[in-house]
This record gives sequence, C-alpha cells and structure tokens, in this order.
Amino acid sequence: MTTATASRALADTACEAEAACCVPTHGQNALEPAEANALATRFKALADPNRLRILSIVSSSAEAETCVCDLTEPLDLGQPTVSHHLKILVDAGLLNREKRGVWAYYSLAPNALDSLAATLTQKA
Amino acid sequence: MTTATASRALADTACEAEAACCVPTHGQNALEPAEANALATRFKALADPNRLRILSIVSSSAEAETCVCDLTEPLDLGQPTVSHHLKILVDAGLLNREKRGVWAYYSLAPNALDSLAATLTQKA
DNA sequence: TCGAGACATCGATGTTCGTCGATGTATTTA
DNA sequence: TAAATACATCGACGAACATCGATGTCTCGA
Repeated sequence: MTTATASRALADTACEAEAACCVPTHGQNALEPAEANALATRFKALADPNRLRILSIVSSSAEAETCVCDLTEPLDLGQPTVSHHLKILVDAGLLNREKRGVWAYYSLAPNALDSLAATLTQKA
Repeated sequence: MTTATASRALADTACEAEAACCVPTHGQNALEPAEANALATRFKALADPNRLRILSIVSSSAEAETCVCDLTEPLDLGQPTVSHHLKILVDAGLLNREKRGVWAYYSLAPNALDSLAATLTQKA
C-alpha cells in the first residue's frame, strides 16, 4: 500500500551513484511515444473553440449533416478558415466528408468521439 | 426524415435576399463561444504527446503519485519543461499538486478525465 | 460553351506553443 | 548558518497554428 512512499524514501538515500534520484519504476508501462503522438493529433483537433463548435453544430443539425456555408455565419469566420478547420477534423477521423453536387456535406464519424472518450476513461 | 435535405433545397432557391445561402437553423443550440473556449482549454492540455505520457505515467504509478524527477528521464525532457507541462495540466484541472517537503507530488484529479470524456460522448 | 456558385488550396502574417538555459525560492542536511 | 537538492519562474528562440485574401477546381444552369 505504501510501496511508492517507501521506495521514494529509499531512492532518497540511494541518491549517490548517478544523477538519477527517484525511482525509475515507470516508463515501461507508459504510453509509447508513437501512440502518444497519434492521440495528441486527435486531441489537437479538439483543442480549438471553433472546431468544437463545428462538431456541436454538425451533431445537432437535423440530419447530422452540414455544409460549409452553414458554418461561416454562426462561427463568424471566413470560408477558407472554415474549410481549414473541417479538413483538420476530417484528417483526425472525427468527421466524414461527402461531396454531393456543389456542396460538401460533413457528418460525425461514427464512434470516433466515443473511442476517444474511452481512451480517457480507461486511463483513469 | 429528409427534413434537412428538403430545407437545403429550399435554401437553394431562397438564395436571393441577402448573402446567407444555406439554412440558418443552427447556431441557437450550438456550443456557446465561452463554453467552447473553456472546453478547448482543457483539450489543449491533452493536445501534446508529452503531456499525454505524463498522465499515463502518473496514472500507472504505484500510488498514482509522481514527482517531477520521475518524469524527466522517461520523457527525455529538461526539468523546466516538465514543470511547465505539469503546470498546464494542473491549471486545466487534470492533475493535483501536493508539495511534501522538497518534492512535489502530482496525482490525477478525480473525475476530471471522466467528465471530459462525458462531454465527448454526450455530444455524439 | 460560358458564367456563377461552393468549396479547396496557396501564400502571407500575427499569435501561440514547446523547449531550453539561467535564475529564483524553499526545504533539508551538515 | 551554509551548502545542496527539488522545483518553479523567467526570458528567449524556433516551430506550429489560426486567420485572411487571392486564386484554383469542380459542378450546375443558362
């Protein structure tokens, strides 16, 4: 129960051999750098207020489908900027893009947000 | 069932009064800008590979407590950088900081990741 | 075939972010 | 009290990001 505290005290006294001072019992079960990068990319897609609002609008729209021109006004952003944000969300796997005629319809990628949420809860 | 498609076609023909072209049926149930900012701040804390690894190491450590010197080696980062990332995680409410003696112990904030995850799932 | 509309892409710009070395602060030990 | 340790803060620098205007691509209707 007090394993970490005890080993911490142990490490305190054992601080003489080299620069390492604390218990190096971690690092093997930690997130792999490559995996951490992939996860960070998906969270980075969520780390912008306008992109969160895009997801909110898309998911709350009648058919869960939205075109670019539906977003420029409520977001108060230019069309190139909206397209840029949409591309980031699509690249992150959070949105799907379907072009029908002149319009491009965006919809939530099924289970994408859920799997991201599962990554958070299982870690705790 | 085809409400959005129908209203889209409607908007197509109704594109004459002003610059607005698509159905402005959104925006009222969308995420508020202030709320989106707050959420983005928390996701921004997760949008870095090294911070994700910090959370992983902290949560997987024996007592779910970790001091700074436990992190510099597995992350291969300097101590100021690790302190900087920890501050961001604490400010985002994801980590708790407790100073005992010379060491600063960091632990997962209870329910912080869970509530963030809930925000994602309820939106889908 | 031509023009108009919807969207994507490009290039530029101001801002934010991650990282580091240097330094400051607080606590323990001698 | 003085030295050492653990950590936080500061200032700087290069990279990444958000936004915009201009332009390119594609589709539809005249």
